[in-house]
Amino acid sequence: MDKFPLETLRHSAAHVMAAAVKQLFPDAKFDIGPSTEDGFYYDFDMEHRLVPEDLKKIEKIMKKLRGKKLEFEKTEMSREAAEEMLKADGQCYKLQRLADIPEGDAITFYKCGDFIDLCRGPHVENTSQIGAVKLTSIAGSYFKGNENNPMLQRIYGTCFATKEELSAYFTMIEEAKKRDHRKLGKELDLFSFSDSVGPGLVLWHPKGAFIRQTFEDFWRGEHYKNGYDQLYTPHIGRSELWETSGHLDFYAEGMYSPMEIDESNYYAKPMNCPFHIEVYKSKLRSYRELPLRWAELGTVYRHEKSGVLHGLLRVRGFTQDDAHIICTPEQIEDEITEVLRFSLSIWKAFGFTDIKPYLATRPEKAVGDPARWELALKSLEKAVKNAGLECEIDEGGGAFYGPKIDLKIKDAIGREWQTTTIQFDFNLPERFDMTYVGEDGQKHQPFMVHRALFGSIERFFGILVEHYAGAFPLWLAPVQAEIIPITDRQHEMAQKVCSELRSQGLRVEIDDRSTSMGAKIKDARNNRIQYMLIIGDQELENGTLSVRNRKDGQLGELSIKEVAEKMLFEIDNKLN
RNA sequence: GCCCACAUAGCUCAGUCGGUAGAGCACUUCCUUGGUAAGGAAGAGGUCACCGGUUCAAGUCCGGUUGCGGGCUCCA
Repeated sequence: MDKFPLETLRHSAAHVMAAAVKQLFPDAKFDIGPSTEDGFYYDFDMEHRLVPEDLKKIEKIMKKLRGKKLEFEKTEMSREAAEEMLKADGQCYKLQRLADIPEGDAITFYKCGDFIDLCRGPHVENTSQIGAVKLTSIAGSYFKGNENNPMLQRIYGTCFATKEELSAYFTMIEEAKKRDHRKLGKELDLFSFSDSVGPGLVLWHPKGAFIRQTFEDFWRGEHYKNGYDQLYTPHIGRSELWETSGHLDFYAEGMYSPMEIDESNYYAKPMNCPFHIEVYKSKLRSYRELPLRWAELGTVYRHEKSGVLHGLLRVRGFTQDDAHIICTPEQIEDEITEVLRFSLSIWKAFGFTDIKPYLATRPEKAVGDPARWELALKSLEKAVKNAGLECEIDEGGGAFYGPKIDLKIKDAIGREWQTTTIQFDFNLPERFDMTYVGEDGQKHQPFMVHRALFGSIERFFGILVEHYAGAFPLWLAPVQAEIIPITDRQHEMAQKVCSELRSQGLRVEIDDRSTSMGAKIKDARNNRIQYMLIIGDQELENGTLSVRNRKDGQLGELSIKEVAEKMLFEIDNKLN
């Protein structure tokens, strides 16, 4: 079954799909059909606008082609011959792809039935070997990913060696759908959006706000423990500030339009940095003060393009868990090591332990002294090493203003999310003329590092909902236990238990509706409430609680004291 | 911003050929007082996203707008 790598199966499947499309729509002009992380696609341009029913038709033809066991035949030809053939067929996109093939490289075609395609290969031997295939969706995509180019039609599909693997893939997709934070956000009444407020602007409902506040408190506490001070800065600032920072030159289309007040233009902030820099510049700084570590849960507004908004994962108003570290060259290595260690410890508290760093180095166009880039890069590499991690290096992938490390974390079902970022900045200290007085009495430019652990609170919250599938651990849960009296006779005791547990800081509610116990249990489960404390006549008599846990099921009769201890232990240790 | 699809009750959705609106859940009231995943009955709830067009008649057909979704692009 492993005769061919998955990429080969998928790429070959893309060819077979293209062949089927060609049969159905002879005027189709083809671009390319690569394999992807979970399948393949092929891009076409043609008169007909694809509709979902077309996928079924195409699949049907693919099945026939597969049954014919058509061989993939490779032919090499000269550039001229290739050009001539593609021209004759009107394949304008293929011609451009051909032109991109470097001089001297072999030009190969693969033929499969009536369909011949410019392609490097490799392929399976014949169409019967492409594995289990399913076409999944139709999308638009720009030729060569450039929005100035024509938009092509894309068909996505997926392909696995066996039917079992294919169906396991769809099971995974179903699981991801069940966890979708947009769906759970509605079901659990955590947050919403409103047309009247505007797209990408989040309304936090009481339960969502509670969870947010709880992890923000945790975040604040950990920052104080780890040597950070916290700032508050305004949401708007004068245009002069954004001219100095360069945002109005480089980032204007990402900013909300200015509002004019007293003949000045004010912009909503897309970033917090300039404000932190102004705090730095509020007085003359000495090397003795450094390092400075200033953190802020700073809410920023960015005019993200309408098509990119996505639940909480991509919004227009969001809160960065931002911090800036300002230090001397001698301090930089320790500082970076410490930031990375701190970040990993925070992720651990939420049950994320599979973490991978990506290091991005100096791009061709860059500002700042190369020697300082060198030192910065060294400190990033050292930090990764000190943390005992392996990192992938994106050569030249840094921003023009400095190198960076991004972390990708793996969630409960193995999906990766890009979160923490640690970025050097050689641009803003220069633009704002940030200095400190060194031991030598001379002015020096400090190192400045931006870092965000969660990235955006909104995005992190969305990831968290999906990671936990809405079942938040006890320390984050807005309601930690539901008291369920079976009849009215237990209401008085329920009240007593409730106030006793609340006095110990536990978040407890009573379900005193006059409905069946079964219905109350069902609702508590649907609301992902971890503890159900059931009181009937028997418990009333014994002064106990019948305890049921979301994870472990029935735990039997416990005293109020035992329940409180058990819950408090779980909360204190942040058990996930 | 671009391509494609979608928008009906708080939620999930049905609505045939164009003939004036439906279900389940949730909600309110009443009955029911129960033992670990839905007790029963009744009631209320809609400018069918918005604007315009075609038609005797539009939830349904056509055009536009907004929003949402799958992608592309973007994320100095």
